[in-house]
Amino acid sequence: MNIAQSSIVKQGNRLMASLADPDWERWKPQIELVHLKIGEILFDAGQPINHIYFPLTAIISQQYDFDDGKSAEFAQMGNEGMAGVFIFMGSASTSSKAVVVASGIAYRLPASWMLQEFNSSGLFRQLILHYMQILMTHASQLAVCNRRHSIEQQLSRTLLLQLDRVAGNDLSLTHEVISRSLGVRREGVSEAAKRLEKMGAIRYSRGHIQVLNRGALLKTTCECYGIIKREDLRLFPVL
Amino acid sequence: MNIAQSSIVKQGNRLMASLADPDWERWKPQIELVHLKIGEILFDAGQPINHIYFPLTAIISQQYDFDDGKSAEFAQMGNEGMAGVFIFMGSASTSSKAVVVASGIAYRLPASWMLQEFNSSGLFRQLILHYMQILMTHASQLAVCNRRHSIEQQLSRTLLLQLDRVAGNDLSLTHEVISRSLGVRREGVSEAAKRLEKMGAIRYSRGHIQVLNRGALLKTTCECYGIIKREDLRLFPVL
DNA sequence: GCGGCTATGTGCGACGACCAACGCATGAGC
DNA sequence: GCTCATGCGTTGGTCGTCGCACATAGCCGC
Repeated sequence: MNIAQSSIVKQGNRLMASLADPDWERWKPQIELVHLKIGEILFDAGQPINHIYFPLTAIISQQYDFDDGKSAEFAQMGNEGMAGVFIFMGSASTSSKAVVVASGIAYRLPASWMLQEFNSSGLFRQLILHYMQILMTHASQLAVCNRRHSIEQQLSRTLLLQLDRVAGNDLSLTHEVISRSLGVRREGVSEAAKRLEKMGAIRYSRGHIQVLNRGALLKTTCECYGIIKREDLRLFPVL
Repeated sequence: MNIAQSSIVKQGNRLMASLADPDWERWKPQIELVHLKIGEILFDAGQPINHIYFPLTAIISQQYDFDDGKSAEFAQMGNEGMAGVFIFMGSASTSSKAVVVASGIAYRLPASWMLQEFNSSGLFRQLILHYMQILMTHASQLAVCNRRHSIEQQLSRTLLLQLDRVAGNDLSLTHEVISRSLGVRREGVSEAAKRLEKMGAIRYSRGHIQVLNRGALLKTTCECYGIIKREDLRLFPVL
């Protein structure tokens, strides 16, 4: 066991924290601590998924790239979940990519080994199925949100969801990164951000966003944030 | 065994057709044949899911209702799949509703019984997991499609997906029903439909749409149709 | 402390979808 | 054969977002 592994604890990620102790002991030797840098692509569209990632401080976005170079996100994974859950559905790849939108650390495990665990441990399987439901809610809510809500509402939603994953009120995001997640123009994000700043909800500069008034964001955003959070808490009430 | 049950065959639904014979024999006594009428709500948001539906000729849409009375769809289920898959993810309900968008027949089974099957039969579980991946692809692709593509493109996509589920070229849909699925105004659908009619792709009148030129629809629609179909064929190659 | 890069600000025309309010036509039921 | 609900057509004005082009501002490295 090397230095990195000796410091591995399961509390940093909610899914891992929900594991039973015997399961966890079996996992530990398989775990690798990795640093993920913003912009890094963990698995690309059509490529095999070789590792499963459990973020601690990193945040990962599942996005689809359009033919014209634009992109849009349909799910985001932080310390409450994992990236690569698709392998359990029996497919080695997907038509979307997983890209890092917030630098930080994550644990990673071999996909093939995880698949064995999924098939042999009923408890872990139940955990994953719950998480699939959350992802499903996330994706479907984004589908309807994309249809009907303004950039300003969606920006607020994004900020709130990211805020829930970190300690403190500071986020490291550029308007550009957000625009690729939301699937809109960078200018659109800048304009919405300026309005949020004017109402005193946030302050930002060159890739850093500080949330000053979370309540104002809640008032601005659409019902979608609440729905995603409610489903999340319903399925993992213990966080 | 009553008359309805004696006529039950597994070929009418792709998921059922993929079952092993021993599984199927166990299923048969549980199956009930039901007629579903357009507009009928199979399970509403927040309500328990008591039955699982396997459509033969009916088509079911999974939709979310907004606070303002509007709605939007994130998945659709026909003879290639099932409605109610969420119970396997460990939740008795969802934040969305399942509504019939094409009248027809379906088989239905008790949710509790299905859950037992899921936990005891590895083969069936694998089937369901594959299907979850398809639904996931559907939902996520709709998320990004809603963001970037025109009503005309999305109408074409909807028509193509429905066409793949029925024999012949006739669909029974009003502009109103489509608009609730797409999450747009009825007038928007009418205008797009008129354009498709002018280019000779379809002909329609009072709740009936006849597809005259499938190729024209393929040219009009966005990449999303192809992506959904490709994923579908990849995971269920034998249809 | 000077380029050069990256992040954000700004303006403007174009377009698609919105909302509201009608008018018209078809066909099912009596 | 008439009625009336239903499905669709049309218009005009408004709003949000897009696309593009370019202007500034903070930060890094040399």
